[in-house]
Amino acid sequence: MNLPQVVHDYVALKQSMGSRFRTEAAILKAFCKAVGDVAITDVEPQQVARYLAGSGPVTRYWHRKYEALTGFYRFALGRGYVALSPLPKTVPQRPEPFRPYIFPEEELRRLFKAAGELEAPRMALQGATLRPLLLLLYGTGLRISEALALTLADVDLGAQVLTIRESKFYKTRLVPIGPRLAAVLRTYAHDRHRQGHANDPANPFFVTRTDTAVTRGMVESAFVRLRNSADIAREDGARYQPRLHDLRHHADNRIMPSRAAGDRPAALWRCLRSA
DNA sequence: GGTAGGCGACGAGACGTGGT
DNA sequence: ACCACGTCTCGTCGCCTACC
Repeated sequence: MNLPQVVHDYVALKQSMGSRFRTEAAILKAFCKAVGDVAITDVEPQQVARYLAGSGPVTRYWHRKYEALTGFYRFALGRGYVALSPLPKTVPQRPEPFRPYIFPEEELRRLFKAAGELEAPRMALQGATLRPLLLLLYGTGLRISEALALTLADVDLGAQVLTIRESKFYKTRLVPIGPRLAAVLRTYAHDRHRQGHANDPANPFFVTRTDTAVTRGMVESAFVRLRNSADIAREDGARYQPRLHDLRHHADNRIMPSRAAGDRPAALWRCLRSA
């Protein structure tokens, strides 16, 4: 039995049991690519160690790969495809948790200002959409995928509640928003209606100028442009420049990251007043 | 309470495509 | 040629849960 075939069977089994298993499937595919189309019995411990080591320092990804391979070899051992696991016996300690970037108030002010001014005829995503979207991310701590998945029906501006459906861990939750963020979203909803965008409750809340759903790619590339035009950069040697996802974390919610709901009052509205 | 296993979502970059 | 955007891949983060 060759390695890719066993991987295929394992992934199919896990997915048939209800796991999405997307990342694991990708890791196992990369493992196959690194080792080659060989018999599973021919995979050497050194090849596994090389794949796990990758390039660069040990990050959480080392463990991610190790966990994916552990499950895979448990399957292979159980089915009798191999007699021994080639995985290393010693596992490095988990590295320090990643530290998100906390945007200083002044940078937030520049960021939201730049967002409102973003206008390029060839860009599907308009500044008038991007600004309320970023304010929503910052104000509620939503994930970008959650914000983009919001439909008109999910945004209840009267009750000031958002319905986040089937997000991480297949859960649906309600997110209250404060009156000021609600006002921002109400203005956007009003403009959206005035511009003649489709108003079916199942339509996305955030739309492009051509009435299509805003994608993650559009927001991320726009965010990079904003970051550059607002002159925001990390110079502390961190692996990443400030990320879209960092808007979820800020000084007001260091104690309970990603759990604060509503208006994230102080910094946000100070920024809004001055932007 | 701390740690590790498990897994969904996100970040970033490469690359291809289509419009201007 | 250039730009916006979609897709793919590798790498990473964060949360839940089980176990010690």
